[in-house]
Amino acid sequence: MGRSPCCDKNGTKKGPWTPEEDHKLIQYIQIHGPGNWRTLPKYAGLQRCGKSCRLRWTNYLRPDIRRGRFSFEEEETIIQLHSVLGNKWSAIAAQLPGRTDNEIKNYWNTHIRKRLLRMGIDPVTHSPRLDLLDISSILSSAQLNLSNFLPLQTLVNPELLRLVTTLLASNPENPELLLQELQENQNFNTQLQNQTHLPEPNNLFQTPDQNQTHVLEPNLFQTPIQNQMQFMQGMSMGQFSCQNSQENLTSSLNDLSGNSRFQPMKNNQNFTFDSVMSTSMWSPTPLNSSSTFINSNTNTEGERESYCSSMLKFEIPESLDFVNFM
DNA sequence: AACTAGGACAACCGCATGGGC
DNA sequence: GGCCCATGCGGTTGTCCTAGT
Repeated sequence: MGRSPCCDKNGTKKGPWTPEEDHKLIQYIQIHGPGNWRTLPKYAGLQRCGKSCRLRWTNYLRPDIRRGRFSFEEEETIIQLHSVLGNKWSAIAAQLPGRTDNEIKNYWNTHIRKRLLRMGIDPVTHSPRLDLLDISSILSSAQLNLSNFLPLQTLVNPELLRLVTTLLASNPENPELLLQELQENQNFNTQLQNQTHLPEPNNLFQTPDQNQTHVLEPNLFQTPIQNQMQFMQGMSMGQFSCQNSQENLTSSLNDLSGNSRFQPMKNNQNFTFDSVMSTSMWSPTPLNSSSTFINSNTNTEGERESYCSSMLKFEIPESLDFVNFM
């Protein structure tokens, strides 16, 4: 025996809801509660199936729904969560009070996804699409100054950085040869696509003081998509130049080894995934104190696109259990 | 002014899941 | 354990609106 349809197809109305229907549904639920969705339409005097009523209520009429444009913080949260959870819209929505899974899904498909594609980032894998990246134009137009790579030390794929530095060390005067070798590296793209989403836990918490929680520089804990957004923008802006490459590389590495990357943080509690998300531990703050934080309500698509590529900082308590987190 | 293309979002469809019997 | 049902979920479609021609 086949499964019965969720509602009687005959006589049920489909399509956009009218204000009168909305009013009936709201009034009924305010008095009786949703109860059984299947029987609700009959008692509420609606020519709709229960499923349609439930969707209308949960996605549109519910009083706690937050309508209007997504804030920058919400958008950042969506991107971060999507990099971890994928298309688990309900799970993502659970971390965004007042937003529905349907709304988030629509926003992702119509705004975020397209923007990522424009920036050369695969919205599914959150990895850069090197097939769309014109490396030759970047290298030929840019001057390569490796000191500018310093902030990218852990921000880009380590394999990429290793490859570039190795090639530059052997060919510092000949970017064209570098380009050629880059293009000949058949494994590079595959390695990048296989990039894991978080650094190895052992590397995450190698701090000078294991008794403290820490504010980490963003490159350590940016999600891949943020790393790659930043990298792609740097590349597209010709940010990397090629002068005194070896000296700058040497001094950069010296700087790197001598710098403490951590600052103490005040609170020191146990965290779960939920608590981290619900307390906005992942919400971005500008790395540079002189940075201008974009107003959540007034920023434009362009500003968002630009800001998504800027430095971000995440406060990660060392007590966060990344095994459970994942 | 009329038409068209594309964007944005609401709504639908079908499958999955979990609980009760 | 199997069936039925209600609900949840994610992908897809439909509709409306607006900008461009």
